[in-house]
Amino acid sequence: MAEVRVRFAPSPTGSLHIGGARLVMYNVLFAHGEVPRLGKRGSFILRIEDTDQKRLVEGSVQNLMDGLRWLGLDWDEGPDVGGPYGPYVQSERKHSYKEAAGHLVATGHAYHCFCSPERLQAVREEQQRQKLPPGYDRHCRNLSPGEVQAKLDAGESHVIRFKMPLEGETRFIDLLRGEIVYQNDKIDDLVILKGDGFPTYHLAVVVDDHEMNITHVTRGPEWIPTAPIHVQLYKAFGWDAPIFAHMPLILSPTGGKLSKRHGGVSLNDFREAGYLPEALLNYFALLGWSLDGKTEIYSFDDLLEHFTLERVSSSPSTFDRDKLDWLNQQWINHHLTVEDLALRVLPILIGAGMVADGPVDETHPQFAQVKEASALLKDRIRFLTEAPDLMSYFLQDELEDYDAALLVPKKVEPQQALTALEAVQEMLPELDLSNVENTEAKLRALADDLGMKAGQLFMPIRVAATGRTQSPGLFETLRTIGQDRVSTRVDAAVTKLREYVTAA
RNA sequence: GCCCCCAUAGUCUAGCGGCCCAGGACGUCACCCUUUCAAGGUGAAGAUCGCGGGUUCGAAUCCCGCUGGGGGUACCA
Repeated sequence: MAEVRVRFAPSPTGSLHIGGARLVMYNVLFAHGEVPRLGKRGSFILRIEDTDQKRLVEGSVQNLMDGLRWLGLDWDEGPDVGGPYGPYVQSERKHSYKEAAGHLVATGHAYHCFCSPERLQAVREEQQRQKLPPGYDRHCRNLSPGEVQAKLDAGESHVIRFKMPLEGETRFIDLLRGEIVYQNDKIDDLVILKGDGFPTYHLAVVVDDHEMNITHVTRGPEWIPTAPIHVQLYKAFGWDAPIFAHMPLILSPTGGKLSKRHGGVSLNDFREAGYLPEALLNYFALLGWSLDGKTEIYSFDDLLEHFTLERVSSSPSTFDRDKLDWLNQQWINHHLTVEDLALRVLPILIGAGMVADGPVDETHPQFAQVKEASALLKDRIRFLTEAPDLMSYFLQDELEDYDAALLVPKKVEPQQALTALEAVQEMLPELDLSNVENTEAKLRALADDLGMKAGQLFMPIRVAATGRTQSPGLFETLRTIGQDRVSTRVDAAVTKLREYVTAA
């Protein structure tokens, strides 16, 4: 059975950008969805490209893997789970690159370059002054073997550069764009092995992708200009090149790459802001891909069933926070069970000190309470992080202080509101709040007796019970808050309103 | 500067030569539902398919040029 192998190869230089997360999703959907549907085996590999020792950020590999797992994106082979093609960290594969670079020198496809950074800098500045395309002037390309040996013997520091063909063209197929052609003479002799013995990206990807039997190379579009170099490297090694698929970029609303200025860009930011993995994946799918132009809501399973790489758009798309927010709300309001919502909100409530510390599952002592609150709030919560605020009057005995003026609805006199609330106070002991229908009937009748519109009576009660002018349905809210707390709160509200009326 | 990629409403997209004087969604506005806020329902505004040339009986769809946007141009990935 033919095997398709794809990989995500980030450099551990910080937190995972959502563009990277989307790329991983595309890879997983391809390897675990589209490929199996075609009757082939698909594998997704995670590889760490840590060849730039200067930019490494401690902890970013772990952070990256945590983030991907949180999204539900898993890999078949990788630094933590291992696999037949390990190691999956480039700094541990150094010998392969050195050997490969040496091989290219031996076969005349690469050469030692002894130019100093200062000389390169000077060359570049001169080119800019003359408005010439910047690039290496191939100074060391034609050094005689004797000269090279002498410099090596003298211990001069050096790098290895790839000998790009000086004429002809390089063609390759991009899965999303078709054939792309580059003129070879426009392409530089790039460094493939650095002075510190580490490979540059160009050598490392080619060697690793080949050694790991990668069949499809997916990556960001910023790699298109260097793809012909990679193709030439494959050729120089005598290897078959993989299929390239340069995925579209995510643009910021102001144009250009998505950056920190526009809220978050790292996966962690979204996680902390109360987004669901489901909503994020759904949004990633909608951004640059569509099944039919009509369907908006996709579960990950739906995507596994329908996603195809060929339908990914080749044009970049702008990140639209509003649409993501809408999707998040859609997922919470309509696609999560009450139980599930309660479970997801629980750790946030614990973190906010809204409920006691305890196990983050159904055995938490207040789980039933959280679940009840979740049931009522499910239709109006947009982000999980809103839970502590929206649920506080259900979960805490004490109400946060509120302005007495809120107890007086529009077009109602304070005295009238007070009279109404006092009537409610009096009726409360006879009311069975657990019976929602009955509560509603009684309170509506009371409004009639008082000569008020139902809404005019309900608002003071709502504010008295919750301290807010917004809440879920009043009668369910009262039932969930419970008889005793409602009584206490109405008492407090009556006192508060009396003071307010007197003062006025 | 040079090289490359991209181009349908503010945004994401459907469309692969006639079904499109362009469909869906977000956002916006209005109305309905309604005890508040959401959710939900209905509807409206919003695109001379970036511009100009071709090809064709016929083009958003194919070709060329231009313009605009983006990317690359490192001993970073």
